[in-house]
Amino acid sequence: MRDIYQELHWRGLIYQSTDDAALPGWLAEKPRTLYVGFDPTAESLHVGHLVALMVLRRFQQAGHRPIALVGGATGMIGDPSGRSEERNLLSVETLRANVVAIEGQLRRFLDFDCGPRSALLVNNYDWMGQFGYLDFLRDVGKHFPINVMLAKDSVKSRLERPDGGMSYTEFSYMLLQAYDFVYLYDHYGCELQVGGSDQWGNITAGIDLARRLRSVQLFGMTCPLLTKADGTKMGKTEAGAIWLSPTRTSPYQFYQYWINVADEDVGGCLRFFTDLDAGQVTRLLDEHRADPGQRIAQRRLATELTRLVHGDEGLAAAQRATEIFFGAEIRHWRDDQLLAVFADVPSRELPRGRLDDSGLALVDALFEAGLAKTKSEARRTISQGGAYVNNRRVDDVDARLGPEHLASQSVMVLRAGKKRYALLRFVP
RNA sequence: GGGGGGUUUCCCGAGCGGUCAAAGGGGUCAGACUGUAAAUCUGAUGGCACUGCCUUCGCAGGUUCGAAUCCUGCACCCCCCA
Repeated sequence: MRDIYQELHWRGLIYQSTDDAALPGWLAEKPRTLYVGFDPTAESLHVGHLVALMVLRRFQQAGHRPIALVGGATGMIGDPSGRSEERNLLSVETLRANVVAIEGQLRRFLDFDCGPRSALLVNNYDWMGQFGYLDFLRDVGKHFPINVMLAKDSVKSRLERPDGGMSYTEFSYMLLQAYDFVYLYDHYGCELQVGGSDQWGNITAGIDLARRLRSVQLFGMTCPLLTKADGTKMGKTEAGAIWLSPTRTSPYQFYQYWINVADEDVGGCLRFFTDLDAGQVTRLLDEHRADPGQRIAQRRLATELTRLVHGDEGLAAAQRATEIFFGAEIRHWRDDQLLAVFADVPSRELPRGRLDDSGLALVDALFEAGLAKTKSEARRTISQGGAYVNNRRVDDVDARLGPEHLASQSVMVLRAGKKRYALLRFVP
């Protein structure tokens, strides 16, 4: 059994714990069972969830038993933690679909078949679903002093807002999560809960409840929020969150996100998100500093993470796409290869006939493909040297395109500027 | 209720009878440089059938050969006095 505490510590993954002094020894003593909860607020987890997920994974690798909890019940309520406004409730059907999707994603990170430390996947709806309201108030609610609840950051910060306020429903959230912890202790001997730093209040609520109901001392630990050097959140782009689901964030986009991580942030990311050990990370960063242009560290980060999240095929597709997006002329491809690589790129179908006779004006092609909002803009792009057909620059404003410009049987790859791509598919 | 100021192209903001598709800045787009970074530099930036034509300067009319610019009415905004 590896020293998980030491491991998490050097990786910078411990933000707060309920007992810094006792925890290392307690973990070293014997395999423990711990859990992390994920509420099904969307059909996919995103990079923000990745930190806790990786922690869970590391615990398992170190010989402990992880439980991934999907919040089928808590997701119905909505966690107020870290939120400035009341959540909208999700429909039951949406939740059910989200639970299934998220369970599938969790399976990639944990080993569910490795003997006593095999991971468990649980859904708190299974025990909360039939818990009667009166019973819950008597058995659980009775142990929550309102004054303590009101003092929690998640509640206090909301109530202090001028436009603030919070429904009774959200206020009750912490009771549910607290009870989860007790339930998992009862049924699986789970004694440690891990979560993001915004989960501290909910975690300690569970520890308090366990002390009152079972007279046991459970443990809690939170992970830091990984922020970028520029102060913004890691895992967000202007376009939104980076998701783990390939349908929401393609493997290529996912890979690119990590390739583009700033130099200042790449070390932290390697520690947080990869299994590389301290020596490997140090060596990689040294290498990177020697020749930053190579982006050695970012490449490694992107490779490791994309493989973990999207598998070998996903990684291969992302790398293939990367070569092409930043590579030379595209010709002699097959439709299916091209469409796979450019899966993220907007495409438009046009009748094959447009290529006949005098062909299709490049101006019109850029316009039809959506790379220019007007034909004037298309003309401008071309005359300024920003238009490319199959990655080959065309600067003749009057250029016309014929069948010889197809990159594959029916596809033409257009580009405006450095990286705005669009496909035109010529169909009968 | 009385007096004054304003409404300009994606945004801010100049223009106050022709040389105005309208200065300047921001943003955006392209190019160069570069590490698929940051910064910087250059160019472009109403539309189209693009050496020309059409549409824009709160809205509707009017004066004039000609209006974003002058006049009338309307709408909205701001300030001062009551």
